[in-house]
This record gives sequence, structure tokens and C-alpha cells, in this order.
Amino acid sequence: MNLVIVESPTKAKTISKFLGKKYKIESSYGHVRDLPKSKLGIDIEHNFEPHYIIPVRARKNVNALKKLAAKADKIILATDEDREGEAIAWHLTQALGLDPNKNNIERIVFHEITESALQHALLSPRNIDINRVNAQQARRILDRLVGYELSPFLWKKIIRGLSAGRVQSVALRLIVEREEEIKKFKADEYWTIDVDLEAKKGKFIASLNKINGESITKLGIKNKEEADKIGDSLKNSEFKINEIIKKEVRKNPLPPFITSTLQQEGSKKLYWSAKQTMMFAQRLYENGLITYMRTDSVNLSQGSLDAARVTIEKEFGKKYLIDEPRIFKTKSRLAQEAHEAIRPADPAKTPDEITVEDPKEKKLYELIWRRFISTQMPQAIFDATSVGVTAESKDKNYELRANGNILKFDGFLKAWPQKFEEHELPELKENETLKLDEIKPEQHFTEPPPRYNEASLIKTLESFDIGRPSTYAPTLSVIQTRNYVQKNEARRFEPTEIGTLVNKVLTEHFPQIVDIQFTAKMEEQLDNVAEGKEKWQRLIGDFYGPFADNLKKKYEEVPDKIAPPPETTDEVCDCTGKNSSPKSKCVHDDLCGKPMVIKTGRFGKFLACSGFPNCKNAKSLKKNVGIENEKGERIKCSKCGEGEIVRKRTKRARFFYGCTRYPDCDFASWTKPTGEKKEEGEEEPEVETKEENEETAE
DNA sequence: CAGTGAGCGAGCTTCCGCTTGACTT
Repeated sequence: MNLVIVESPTKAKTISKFLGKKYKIESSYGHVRDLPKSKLGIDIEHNFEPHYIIPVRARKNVNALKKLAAKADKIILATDEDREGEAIAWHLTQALGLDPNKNNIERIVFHEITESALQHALLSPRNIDINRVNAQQARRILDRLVGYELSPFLWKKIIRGLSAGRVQSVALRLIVEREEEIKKFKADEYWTIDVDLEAKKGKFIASLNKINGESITKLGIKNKEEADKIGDSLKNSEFKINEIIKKEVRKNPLPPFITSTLQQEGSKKLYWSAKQTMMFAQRLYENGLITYMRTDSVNLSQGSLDAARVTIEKEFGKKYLIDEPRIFKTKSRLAQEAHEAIRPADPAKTPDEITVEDPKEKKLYELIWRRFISTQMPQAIFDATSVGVTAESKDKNYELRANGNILKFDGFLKAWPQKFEEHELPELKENETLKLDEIKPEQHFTEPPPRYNEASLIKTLESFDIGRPSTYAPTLSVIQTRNYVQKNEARRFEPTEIGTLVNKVLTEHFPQIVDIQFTAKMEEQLDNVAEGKEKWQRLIGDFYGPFADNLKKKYEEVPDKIAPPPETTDEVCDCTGKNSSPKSKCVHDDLCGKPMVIKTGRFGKFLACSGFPNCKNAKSLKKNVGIENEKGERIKCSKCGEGEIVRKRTKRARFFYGCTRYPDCDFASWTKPTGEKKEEGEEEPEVETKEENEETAE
């Protein structure tokens, strides 16, 4: 028996179909060893020797694999062909007590899950690439050192429970700095001038763009007086067409999905969070409907390209076929081509033909199917017309422009509809004189850069090669769980006071760590390790020396507990000692009556008694009024009938619904209650809050 | 599932990147 180990159980299941009874296919379920969670696990005094453990979660599986390995003739490590996959293969040999140099240990890689790719891989095994493994160890150890030494610094200097890391701290920084830009922003007024013109065969609109041969810049016309002055002068001008340029414009389809772009489209088109998108993608993957959903490669297998052709002809007709398959190049230099792009596993299955439990899965499948199919369809063709208009007054000559854009052939847009401006012009002739109908000056103001939403933040992080497909969604979660940032009503990120303070401390005292380029620089050095040009211990040593020196200095330099000081209020503490919540008993048992102050904690500002620690009375700053249902009525608690329903937040940043009378009434629900008494065994319907806004990733 | 603050100095918080189930009143 030959034992083949891959990373994902779904992949194992698929592969089993291709290989005979001589092969047993098992999965590692990701990493099997890691640094311990409870302590640093790195011996800094002895060349950064890592101390790996097998996490409890992996123990059962490792033991099972060990038994199988003992019986196997050959052990074939078929983990992904990237840095982490190579490390998983090596960790497997260590955890299973195998000698990687023994003849019965083989390392194979394949990029598509097909029988021929697999057979080919089995014929060309290699050894584990220890240099690549070492690059992964360096990455892991560096992240641990940064995370586990910087976080405690924040506990001491700000508030316990905070965190810092190579990825999350840059994500936070982007959000905070964007907020600062918005605060600093001052809107500038500017004007544009459009003109309604009449030709022999019809009317059209042209925009003023040049005066005396000079282009008008964006802020070129600053106020109403300037605009009116130009308008008056235009009124007495002769309008004439001086050029008509016609050309054909072709538009290419977008590349197939990778994790980041799937999450962005999920956000834009379906209004889902990255986490939700990944959850439904996972289900589609497990049901064999799509390829692997954590990938940064836009590569498409030959088989899928052939299948696309057949499906396109069947669904859309011959004129939507292209001569040669369209090949996409992966943009990121650091992309690790372990997988294909995200595409339908069987393109012949149209969205209408699949069966799923949740209709949301079908929506996501349709998005993936359409995107993939569109990549193998022809360019869309537009007829674009650009018309130049001159206007001569006594002392000035003006130039205006009008653009027409007509779709001639939809091509890939048939499968992947996109918004574009279609604009028709009347039939026009060169040197044709025009009649002026109306001059329309319009006032505008420059706008601040938009706050990040999930889609644009992922896009930005990816552009700096920060984070990986498997971590985009968790990174967005962690900065919210820490209460560093919150989503506003438009689902865009705003930093909290604590988030702003954490970022200030990190950028002021550890600029090298939160440098946007830090990851890119690290990756360059990791490449050297992977190529055997540098020892990983040296890379870590070069980084850690200065980092540790600086950290020591900052422990002395920066004062402790630098959270904002309490603000006084007019409110008086109503605590009687007896009524305080069970977890925080107050010392006194009469009416407290001391003034309340506003303090800042890990979860933002809250109202606290100035008599602390004797009086532990603390309240949320937000008014304790119930939420409303669709009819605008407050929802009564269905359990006690007295209290109202409020939306609260768990420690893990998940929202739930509870009763205002807590702790006297312990009603709680994940879903928004209707206020009706619940029938036995009946599920509360899930309420979806959808906002009307077209998200744009910048 | 119902945050938060200080300190007796108990025990604990924390990283990034692989992968899925457990946990759901």
C-alpha cells in the first residue's frame, strides 16, 4: 500500500477516484505542527531554535496517519507546491517520525486535479526542498517574534488584550491614515461648462475643454464669476464642428477569479462580507462544484478551456467562440502557483442545473461560472466617436468635445454584464455650423478619498503583497474583534479611538514594522533563503537584533497606560450596591450618588462611576432603547414581556439580540426577534439588512 | 451571548498561514 497525503480532505476524496486500490489517500488538514500558543516557543539564545508542538486539534489525525505510515510501502507527500505546502510536507515527516531521506519517502506536486496530471506527478518524485522549508520557518518565526513581543508591549502601555502583527497592524494603519486624510481634507470648488448644441440632424451636448489652445485643468474654473464670464463670451461665439474621429474600441474580459477578486465581487455584487463569501465558496468546493477557493493564481487547466468552448457554443452560439484560448498572467510576483484560478469544476453545469441547499450558494456559483465563461469569450466592440467643436468669440477661441459610444458587439458582456456608458450622437459633418441652445455651467466640489470597505481594503493589501488568500477574511475580522475599527452604515471602516491610539504608538515607535513595504522586503529575503543563498537564522538575527534593542528602549521611554484621561459629566451614579450586576458587586449598599465619568476601555468609551473601585457601576454610553421592527415599533421581549430587544455585541464582535432587563431576564437570540412568542421547534427567520450602495473598489 | 477600569501579583491576553468541523441558547 502506498500512502498519499494531501492538505485538504476534499482533494483527497477527488484523487481517490483516479488512483487504484494500491493507493490510500489521506489529508493533513493543513499544518500538523506549530509553535505553541501559550508561549513564544523560540529559543532566542540558541539561534532562534523553534520549539514545535502538535496542536491538540491535529493530534488525532497525526496518530491515525502514523499508523498508516507504519504499514505503507511508500509515503508520498503531495501537499501544495508553495512555501507552506513544502513546510507541511516536512513537518509531516517530523510528526510521523519519518526520515525524509529514506527511499520510501517521496515528494510530488501537481497543479491540476486530473488523472493525467496525477500520473505524471507520480512518475517524477523529488526530495523535500529544505531551503524552501527554511524560508517558511523564517516567515513563521518572524511573525511570532513580532506578534508575541509587540502585543505585550501594548498591554503594558495601553490596555490588556490588544494585539499587533505584520499584517493586521498595516491593515489598521491604512484605515487610520485614510481617516486622517478625510479629516484634513478641504473641498475645493470648481466649475464645468456644458453646452447644448443643435446640428442639422439633431441635438447633442459638448463640454468645454480648451481656451485659446490651453487645456482647462480640473480646478481651472474656480467660481461662478469665472464660469459666468466664460458663459457670456461663449454666448457670442460661432460654433462649428472641426473634427470627427471615429474608432473602434475593444474591451477585454476580466481575468478569472482568485480569492481576493472573488471576495471583492462578493462584496460589490452580493453585498456579502469576505467571510460570508468564503463560507459559501467552501460549500461549493466540498460539493465538487468549484475548484479550490484559496488561490492567487489565474491559471486555467487545458481541460477547463476545452469545456468552456463547448459550453459557450451551446449556451451562446458560435459567434461567441474565440480562435485561441485566452491565457491570463498572474500579476503578483510573489504568487505561489499551487492551485488554479477559482472556476466551475465542470463548466458544462450551468447555474440553473446545480442543486444546492442554500440559494446563496447558487448565487455565488453563478458569479464564478459567468466570470470563468466570460474569460473565453470575444472582446466587446464599441463604436467610439469623438467630436471636436470650436467656438470663436471676438477675443477668444474655445474648444469643446462630445463623445459618442455605441456597443456594436457585446462579446463577453453576454456572460458578464458590466455597466458602461452608451451615448449616441446625431449624424454630424465636419465644418458644419451649429446653433447654440443653452449654456449650462455647473458647480462641483472635490471630494475626499473614500473610506475603505472590505473590497477596497483587500485590494490594497493584496497590491502590497500583504497577507495571503487564506488570511484576508480573518484579518478583517481581527481588527474588528479588537475593536480597532468599526463598519459604519455604509459598511465602510472607521477607526475607533483605541485603534487610532494603537496605530499612533506603533507608527511612532515601531515604524519599521508597520511600514507598508515591510512584508515586501521580508519576502525578498525569504527568496534568498529559499534559493539557498542565505541562512534563515541570519535573516532572523539581522531583523531581531535591532528590533529587540528598540523594544527595550521603548519599554523605558513610553509611559504606561496612556489611554485618554476620564472626562467629567453631569450624570450622577444611581448605583445602590444591591442592584449591581452579579459579576461586579459594589462595596456600598446605599445610593452611591457620586458623579459619573467617561472612560476609555478596550471596547471604546463607557460611562463609569468616579467612585471606582468601591463602586463598580458602569454603563454603555449608548441609550438603552429597544430596536425597531419593519413597522417602526419597538420589539417587546417575548420571554418576559416587559423589556425591549436591544442589539448587543459579544466579546468576539458578533452581534446578538437580548432583553433590556438583563440580568433579570436572560432572553438572547442570534437572529432578530419578531416579538411574537416562538412556536416550539420553529426557527426564527434570518433578517438580512441590505444597503443600497454601489461599492467601488479603488 | 450580556465588554470595559486598579492592584494584592493568581493566570491570562497575543502572531500568520495551512485546513475543517465544533459549538450554538
